[in-house]
Amino acid sequence: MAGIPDPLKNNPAETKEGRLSTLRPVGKNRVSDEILVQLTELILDGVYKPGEKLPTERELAVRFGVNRASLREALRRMEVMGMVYIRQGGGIYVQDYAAHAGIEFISFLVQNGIDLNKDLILDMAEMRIQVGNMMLRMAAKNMTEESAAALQKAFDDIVGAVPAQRQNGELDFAFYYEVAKAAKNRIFIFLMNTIRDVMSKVIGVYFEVADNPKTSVALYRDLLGALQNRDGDKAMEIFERQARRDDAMLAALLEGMD
Amino acid sequence: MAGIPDPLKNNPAETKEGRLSTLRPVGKNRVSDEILVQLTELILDGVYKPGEKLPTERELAVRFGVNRASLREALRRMEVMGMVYIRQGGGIYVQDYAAHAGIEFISFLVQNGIDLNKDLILDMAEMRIQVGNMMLRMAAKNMTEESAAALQKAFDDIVGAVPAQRQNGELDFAFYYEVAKAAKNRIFIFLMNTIRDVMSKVIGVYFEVADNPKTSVALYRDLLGALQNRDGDKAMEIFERQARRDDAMLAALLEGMD
DNA sequence: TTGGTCGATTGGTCGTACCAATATACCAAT
DNA sequence: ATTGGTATATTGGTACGACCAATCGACCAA
Repeated sequence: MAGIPDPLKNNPAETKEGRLSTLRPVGKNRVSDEILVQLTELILDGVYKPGEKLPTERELAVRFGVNRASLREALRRMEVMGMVYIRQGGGIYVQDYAAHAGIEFISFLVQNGIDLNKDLILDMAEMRIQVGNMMLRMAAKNMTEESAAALQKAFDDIVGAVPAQRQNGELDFAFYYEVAKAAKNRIFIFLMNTIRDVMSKVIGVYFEVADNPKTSVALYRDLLGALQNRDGDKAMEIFERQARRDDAMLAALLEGMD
Repeated sequence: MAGIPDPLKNNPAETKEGRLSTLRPVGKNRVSDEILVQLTELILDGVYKPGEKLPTERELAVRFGVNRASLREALRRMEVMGMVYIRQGGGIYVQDYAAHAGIEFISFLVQNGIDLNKDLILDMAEMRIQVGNMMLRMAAKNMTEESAAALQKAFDDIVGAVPAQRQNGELDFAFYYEVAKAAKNRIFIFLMNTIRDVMSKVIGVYFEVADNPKTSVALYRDLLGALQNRDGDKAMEIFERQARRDDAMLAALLEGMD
């Protein structure tokens, strides 16, 4: 027997999540999540335009059939992402997300399958390459002996790890973390976090292949060598070659989307 | 203009701005804001370490002397920023923000005067230059006739604007927005939003000078010219020279901080 | 040891009442 | 007619208190 129509209750089978995702953590049972997604879609679809006033909290709660507290939790998150601004006594106003949203907004969209399209993903992939190159260039330039030693250690950890330890990508992250530290700019690590979230959420296989142990150990070895020689151009070349190979595969996987 | 007696009339698009003071912004009306800041500081200070379990919502609410709903609103925001993760029935766990927080986390820190230090700000300033260069390079490379026309129009709008129209930086933003579009990568605009937020929140004067009409009109003119010639190197050179000049002033202003 | 049960714990949701900032309509003074 | 203040309605902010639902943990049975 098929699912019983259950009004007001979120239907698990109905949740719109990544269609091309291999597997994803089951979840998303919170009411505020659903509200967040729905309101976002309404804004992206132009139902509510920038500068426009949204209905009151009480009205929105009634319309969505949820409690006001749950609605407010969704609004808080929208506020953080720069989609609305709220003034006590005033009301809820739609912000121009293009002018106020941060890059984490993309992460949110992708994670919830909102406005998911090929171009956006490929844009992020390209951004990954550009940011990676930037980081490598600065790392080569600002590398110190301490950084070189830390990088070497991160690499050794990768080499000496058994497959199970490589699974979660923790060691890979540790390597990039050291590169970011070598670049002497603490912003990189946060930037990479968001980019990584987006890419891994879009397709699990992407990083399954990109972080293939055989491939990546050689990659890290070459990167480490270039960085130890302070050869930023070489490091960028190595990284970009591998990254573009990954992206070609990604583009193939995305073929026929939209 | 002498010290403004705090009009406190908040601009719809902008919330409470930090004025020139680099201290904590006033006007933090919401309880959840205060909770958010306090909890964040506790985590950054190592009172609660990554992986550690926080007290229950009910207990936290009692300890902070607030209602549970308010506490939850703060937790939602921390969740968005990647500082905690929450499981129904399980509890609230501290995440390793270095591994999970996005760049907007920096924005949050700066806006609330948390862990505010010179290096972090200068890191962001450097990031602004690097991202700007990246964007200009790609814009020059991927420029189309349509993009060139749109850029020209954005520039004309700046030239033809009266000072009042330049005040809010809307036209400046429009120019950069066109550059981002010319780069044919929609991620740029979101990245620039966060960077801009951080820089402008840190010191209002920074952009007051950086976006000085006299300076910036010439700057935009030169940038436009370089881009129209598809000369990315030239565009980067122009941008970086001006940006480093701004940053020198910024560094001077930050002198003696920490 | 394994697997299940059941009660306690803890986050998730709800309803309601009231507070505080803002918006609006209105009136009085100039 | 304009200005400026005031009363009232609107609307977001906060608080209790109750109950639901997922998880944890101790215990028991096969």
